[in-house]
Amino acid sequence: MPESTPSAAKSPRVRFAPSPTGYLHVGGARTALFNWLFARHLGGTFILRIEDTDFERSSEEMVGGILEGMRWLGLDWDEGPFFQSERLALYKATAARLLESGHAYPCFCTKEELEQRRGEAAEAGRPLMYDRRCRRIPRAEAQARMAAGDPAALRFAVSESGSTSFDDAVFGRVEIANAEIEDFVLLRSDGIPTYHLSVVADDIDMRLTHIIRGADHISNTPKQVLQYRALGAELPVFAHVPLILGPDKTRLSKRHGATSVLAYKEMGIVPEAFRNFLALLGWTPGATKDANGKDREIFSPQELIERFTLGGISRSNAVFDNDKLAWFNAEYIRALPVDELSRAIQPFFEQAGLNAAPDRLLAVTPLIRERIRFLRDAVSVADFFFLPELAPYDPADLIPQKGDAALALRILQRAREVLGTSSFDHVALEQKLREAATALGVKTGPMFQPIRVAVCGRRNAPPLFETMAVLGRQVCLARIRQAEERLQSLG
RNA sequence: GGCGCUAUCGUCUAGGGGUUAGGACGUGAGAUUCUCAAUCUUAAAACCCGGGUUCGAUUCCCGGUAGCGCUACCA
Repeated sequence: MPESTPSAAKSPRVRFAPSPTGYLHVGGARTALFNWLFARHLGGTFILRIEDTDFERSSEEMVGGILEGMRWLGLDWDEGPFFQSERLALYKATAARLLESGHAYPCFCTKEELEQRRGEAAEAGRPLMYDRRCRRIPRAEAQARMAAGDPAALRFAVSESGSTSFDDAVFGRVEIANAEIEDFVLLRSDGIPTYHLSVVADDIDMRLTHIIRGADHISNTPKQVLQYRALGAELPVFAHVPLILGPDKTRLSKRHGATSVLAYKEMGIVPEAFRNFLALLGWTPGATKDANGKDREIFSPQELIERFTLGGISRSNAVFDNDKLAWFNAEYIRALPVDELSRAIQPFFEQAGLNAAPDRLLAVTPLIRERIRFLRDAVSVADFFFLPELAPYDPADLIPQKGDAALALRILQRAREVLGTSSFDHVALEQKLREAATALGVKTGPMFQPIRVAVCGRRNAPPLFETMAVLGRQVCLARIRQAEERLQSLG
């Protein structure tokens, strides 16, 4: 199949070519990941190329964001980043070759004229393709007009008969009648190349062997094939990747929520988890059963590289499932060594304005690691460890189910006595408090609940005894005393 | 509108001419438990429709439908 063409036998060269007209979004990130995985799998070269020929919409800021996103994801590139804005000479030379060989011609139609004609065509009949009128201008006349400084764009002269096809590594053979292909613009009248020209010129110049990109490019691939032929260049293998959709099955966009890769970083997604999730969105390693005969979902970066093939890419679009991403992330968080996880969540506390001393955070981490899906969640789960003063809570929460304020008060008083004397490790605390429960004739559930709320300021919290051990005697006693006061104020 | 592509549980997918159509996320129930989580068990949940080929189609072919993409002097 396509993967075994002559060029593929050489060390493959692939690229990710984002346009800096926006941030690095998840679709782009997945395309980048597939290219990277493919290159790493085969020991090939992964190139980063910034397609910034749309000067109006491109910005340096976006370039920075894209690079940051790539680095965060751990997608290191071997060559580049190259900027198309710095390679204009190549495109002009390529355009000149096409003009000379008769594969391209100047077009003097203005943008306004074209728009008007398109509008008329839409209203009246059918084809809103360029009518090729400038193609009929005699060569001498065209040259004269160009010499006179008449602004002209350069268009590719597409054959009016026959068809153009290519073998896509994921979609198979794609064929389209040439009559359906417009005489597309190669060079704008200001001399800046369009995407159609610059991709081909660069892909040839950079000796790319495989073009792995979004399926939204499948329709204009024939335009590129035509240019490869006209330029006498060998065709790379095309592999189009289906699109990522939002929950409403339309193309993923801002209105679906976070689409910027960096937004996921800020949420506290672990890069490896994100990669694992993205890799499985539109690609499968095939059936890979684990020891229990179930298909595996978790793959280390190395396993992903080992298993990646273009053949595993699916043909249908995929909906981005935030819940599944959260699950992947939780899995990776739980697999992280405590010290690493501790360091990973540290910045989120800082960002929240909490002073989380590293050693204390390290002690807290094992207590919360099974309770967070995103790193950022650590703050809301564990803030009470670092708050000098507990945030206000409803004193009614101190009262256990099927109990009253008097009971809660008794429990808290008894707990305070125990905590005053017990050694402060979680084993001892648990033992002493259980004994106290027995002495009071209260079950452990109702017994521990008031203490939990008093100490943590909330009903749901990490395991009580470990938590108290980390908090320390002083803090626990003070918070319990405070809780008693609140209960009394309740009346 | 034209052209192209696609179609298995709600979602991501495995599979493939004869299967109890498998797994994962999510959802429901239960177990465990100091709460919440985590964990374990378990349940519900799918082959878009119509023809054809065939002894037999979810699988192969054709058509329809739907969705998506392209239809710029954007990329």
